[in-house]
Amino acid sequence: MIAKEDMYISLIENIKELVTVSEKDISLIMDSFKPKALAKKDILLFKGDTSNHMRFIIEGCLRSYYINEEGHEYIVQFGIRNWWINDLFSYLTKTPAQYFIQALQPTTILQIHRDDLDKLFIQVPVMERFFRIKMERAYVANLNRTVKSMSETSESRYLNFIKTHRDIEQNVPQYMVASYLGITPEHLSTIRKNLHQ
Amino acid sequence: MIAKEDMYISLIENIKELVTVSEKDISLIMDSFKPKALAKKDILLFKGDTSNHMRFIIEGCLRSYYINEEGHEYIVQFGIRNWWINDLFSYLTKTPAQYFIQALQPTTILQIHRDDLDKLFIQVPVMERFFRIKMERAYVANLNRTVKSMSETSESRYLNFIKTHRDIEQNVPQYMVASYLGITPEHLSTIRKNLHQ
DNA sequence: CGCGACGTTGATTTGCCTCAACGATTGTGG
DNA sequence: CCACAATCGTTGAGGCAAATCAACGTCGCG
Repeated sequence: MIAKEDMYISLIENIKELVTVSEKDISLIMDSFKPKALAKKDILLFKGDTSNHMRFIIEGCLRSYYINEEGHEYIVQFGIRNWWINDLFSYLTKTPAQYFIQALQPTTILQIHRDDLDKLFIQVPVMERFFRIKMERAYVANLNRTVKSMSETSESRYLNFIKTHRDIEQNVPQYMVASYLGITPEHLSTIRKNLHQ
Repeated sequence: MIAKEDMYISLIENIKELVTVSEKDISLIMDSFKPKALAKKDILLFKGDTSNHMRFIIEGCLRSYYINEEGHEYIVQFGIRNWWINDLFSYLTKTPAQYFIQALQPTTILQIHRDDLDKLFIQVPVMERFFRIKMERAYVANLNRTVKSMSETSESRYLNFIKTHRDIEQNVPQYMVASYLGITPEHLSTIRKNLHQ
């Protein structure tokens, strides 16, 4: 459980990492973002619904995932403390979401409605820059994921994942790590066996 | 060959698709972007060099690609008329590029140096919004590529590629399409054979 | 003309999936 | 608080999609 007054600190810190905001800006930002608590397994966004909020994770763990026609699940993204998570295509185009977003642990988020964010962009123009930089980084990170998934073995992708995302690995079952890496749980299991000599 | 006075039209049109700019803004933009011509096979950016420009394609065709330790090539992105292309990570962090960018056809681009773009963001603040929206769309498109590469067969990815990118397919050799799709040229060849009954 | 770049074909190999079975752990209702 | 069920990870057998390797035909260009 996080005290309400503490909750906004990590959001403001996250913004201050990239842009400079005044005290006035901060209070406008705080007024725009609303907290939401989720229990483990709660679905934050259903496929088919429209995503109307940008979401910042205060505490807990979430996943976004895709289910294809055959019913197979593919994990698109994990999110933990201080990450942003969304079905961005749905949010931007106001179309039905392609992905589910689900809490994997008890989770607290701060979210802002699209209408309020549009207002905020006018009141605090530097937020436009903040999201541009966030988008740039997200794009670069994902492009890197694409290239690595083409050029590296599944074993080295797994090793890289546990090296750079130990905090996520500790919060999600192994079969979800496999899904994120694009392999089956059985295959990840044999990879791990081989690694332990 | 494109007349100098015509060259900027497509850039301005590209910007106007997303944001509103005044005549004054337009002339500031035009002053900031410099043309560059490339012959087929010219390398625009070498791995190891730092990317210092944002680049907009007027005419022609380019690819960015990655070479791993074993010497295998992986195509990260194609670019044709009216697309932006860059090694964004290198540009943003001023670090050595991970990718090559090469012309696959005689190509003309307009490019703006980082310093000039930073100035332009101050003179024409709406350009900040322009690039935020571009980044959002690039991120969404690439995330979609990631998910599709996990959840679809190589045949359906190929069919989708030729359906949505026929303009690219006509400008690049088949083995580069295979590389972009994450399969071998031989395998793409057998996919095509099977499709032709 | 001759060479290099490109696409195709087939034989063989391999990385990973599918399917099935089985412990170990966790969680839950009686 | 225990018993049973569900969840999760592991193991192994068998199969398939795609890679590797090698050879060959064709085309365009210097």
